[in-house]
Parts: sequence; structure tokens; C-alpha cells
Amino acid sequence: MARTAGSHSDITGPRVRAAALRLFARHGFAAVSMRRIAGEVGVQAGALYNYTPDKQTLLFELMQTHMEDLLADFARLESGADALARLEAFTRFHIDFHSSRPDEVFIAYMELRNLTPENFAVIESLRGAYEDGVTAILRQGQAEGTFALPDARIATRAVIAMLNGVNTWFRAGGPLTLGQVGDIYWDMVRKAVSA
Amino acid sequence: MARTAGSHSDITGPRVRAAALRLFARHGFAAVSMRRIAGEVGVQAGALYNYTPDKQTLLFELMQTHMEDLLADFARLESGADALARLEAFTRFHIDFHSSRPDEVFIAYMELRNLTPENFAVIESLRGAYEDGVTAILRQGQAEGTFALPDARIATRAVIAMLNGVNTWFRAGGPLTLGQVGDIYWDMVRKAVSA
DNA sequence: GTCTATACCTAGATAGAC
DNA sequence: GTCTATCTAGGTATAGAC
Repeated sequence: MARTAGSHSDITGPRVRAAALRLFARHGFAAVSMRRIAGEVGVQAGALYNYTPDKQTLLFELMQTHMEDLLADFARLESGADALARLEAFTRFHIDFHSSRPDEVFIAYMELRNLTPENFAVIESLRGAYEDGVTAILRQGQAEGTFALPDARIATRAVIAMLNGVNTWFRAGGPLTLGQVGDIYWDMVRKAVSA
Repeated sequence: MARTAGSHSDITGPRVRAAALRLFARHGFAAVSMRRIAGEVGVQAGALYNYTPDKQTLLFELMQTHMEDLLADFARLESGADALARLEAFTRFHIDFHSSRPDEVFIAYMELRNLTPENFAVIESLRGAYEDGVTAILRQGQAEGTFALPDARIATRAVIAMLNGVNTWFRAGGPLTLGQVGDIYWDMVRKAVSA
């Protein structure tokens, strides 16, 4: 427990981010103090400033990392298939990815208004890129004649909003596996966009 | 402008709630101070305590009023029709109601974690009652054979989550009327639950 | 790298004058 | 009913010792 014995930069840094993530998700950015984050990590508040220039940057980097991870994994999905297969892959991917990172997802959606305008613009652009990827699948399906949608952009948002809802109720270890949840939502998504 | 001239309880009270509503929605409950609300109203901070015992109660009553209004209007929807007609009426009602009260909706979904446990339980129970009403429609459709749903409760949440998404992008005066938005979402909802 | 100490500010809420 | 003044607590961030 010799916390003052030496250097821990490679250990403390991740622990600071993990504690901030957890606390921001539970109580909200504005309601969590630097002192409380420090207490969670086991250091004094001043020590946090070895790892972040300020609280705002701590929030921003958590959100930025999350969105970049999301985009990177999304980009790995098969892009050569037909739109129906791609949409199913997306549906299951989105559910899996988001349910594996509930705290990150919660923050990314709830704390946008606590970002500075510059930081907000960065996150919004990442979110827009993700939406663009989904819209591309829907437009492909329109071109192939399998999807019937009055507005692909609105359908994109509707599908994403529906899938995001999973995180408000799903808990691992509950009556349903994630695969079963994927089946249920894919059934609804498929029918919702079908011609 | 004689703010100190006399009594304004019937004017100031609603103005306090309106200012709190607006500021909580824009910046979040924890980020808004009583001084700022008072500044918006044009009084000093101490004067707010003529209208609310504390900041928590101010938040809670905004959310409670919103949820009770929602339930009251929902209860007025036609209940004698078939499930398809009832679900369409619900879809259009939900979109109309929520888009007419963006600040209330935002607060009701974002500030749950800032409620005391007792207040949270009240709001959650109101939200549960609303979900129950939608689930009843879906179960009726299952019984009538028009809807095919693996799980009516999950479908309820999926439909509500999808419809709630409207508030993140719809703006009155934009390219679409609310009626057109209702058409687009009803198309997706209807297909998503259909047999 | 972390500590203690602290500068400086703002928070929610209350008291008593008017 | 509102004001001014104030209490007590806690906020972010920094300085300098170790």
C-alpha cells in the first residue's frame, strides 16, 4: 500500500480514466468532482493533473476513444455482401459492441452538452461518420430493391435509436443471451426496412 | 420594472419552473445553479425558495408533471379499436406529444440519476405505467393475429426508443411537417411489428 | 509521481430587513 | 415576496516539498 513509494504513471493513468468513466456514467460529469475520482483511484486530487490537463479533457478523451473504437470495429464488417446481410451484421455488431461498453455508451450520449464547442464538433463528426456508414447500407438496399424507405437518413436514425435502447434494459446474466437479443432486434429491424 | 414593488407569486412561480426547465435541459441539472435560475427569472437566488423547498424538488416536480401529463393524454386515446389502429394512434400521439415538449422530454430521460431514490421510484413507476399501456396494445395485436412479436415487452421498448429518436433531429420549420414524420415512423413501426 | 497546503471561486440554503 | 448578506461546504486547479 506504499502509495508514495515511487512512480506509477503506467498504472495510475489507466486507473484514472477507468474511475472517471465509471463515475461519469453513474452520476454525470458535472456531478462528479476531481476529488471523488482521485478518491476512487487512491490518490489526492492534485495528482490527477499528472494525467490530464483538466476535467474537460478527461471527458473528451473518453468519448473520443470510444467513438474511434466504434468506427474502427464497424469498418471491419464485411462490405462485399448484399444489403440484407450487411444490415444484419451491423445490427448484431451494434448490439454486441454497445452492450459490452455500457459506461462509454452512456457518456457518449449523455455528456455531449458538457463538451466545449470545439470538442463537441469533433465527437459529432465521429458520430456522423458512423451514421453515414449505416445510411450507405440502407441506400444499397434501396438500390437492390430489398428495402423500401421514404428517407434513408431518418431510417438510419430510427434503427440506431431502436438498437441503442437495448442498453437501457439488457443485463448479462438475465433471461436472454445477447444472441437472442440480436435475433429479436434483427427481426424488427429487417421487417421495418423491408420492401 | 419595479421588481420589488409587491407580490408576484402567481407570476414568478411559473417563471421559475420555466427557467429551470430550460436551463436543466440545456446544461444539465448538476451544472445549473440556483443563482443562474434566479438570474433568468430576474430575482435573487434567495427568492427562489419561496417556490420550492430545494433544487431537488424543483427537478422532481418538473419530471412528475411531465409524466402525469403524458399519461393523462395517452389515456384519452381510443381504446375500442383494433390493435393496428390503436398502435398507429399511439405512434402519432407519442411523436406529437414529445416533439411539443422537447425540454421536458430531455430532462425526463437525462436527469433520472440526479433524483433521490424516493423521487426516482415515483418517476420510474410513471414510466412503467406508460410502457404498460403500449405493451397492452401490442399484446392485443398478438391476440388478433396481426402482430408477430417474440417478446411484447422488448418490442414496446424498441418502439418507444425508436420514436424518442425523433426529438434528436426533428425541428419545426424544417423540411418535414410533423405529419410527414408521423407517416415515415408509422410505416417503420407497422412493418416492424407485423406478422 | 504524489503529497500537503492552499488560492480562488462558486455552490445550496438561510436570516432578517424592508 | 424580495432583497442583501452570510454561513458552510465543496469545487477546480496550482505550488512547492519530498
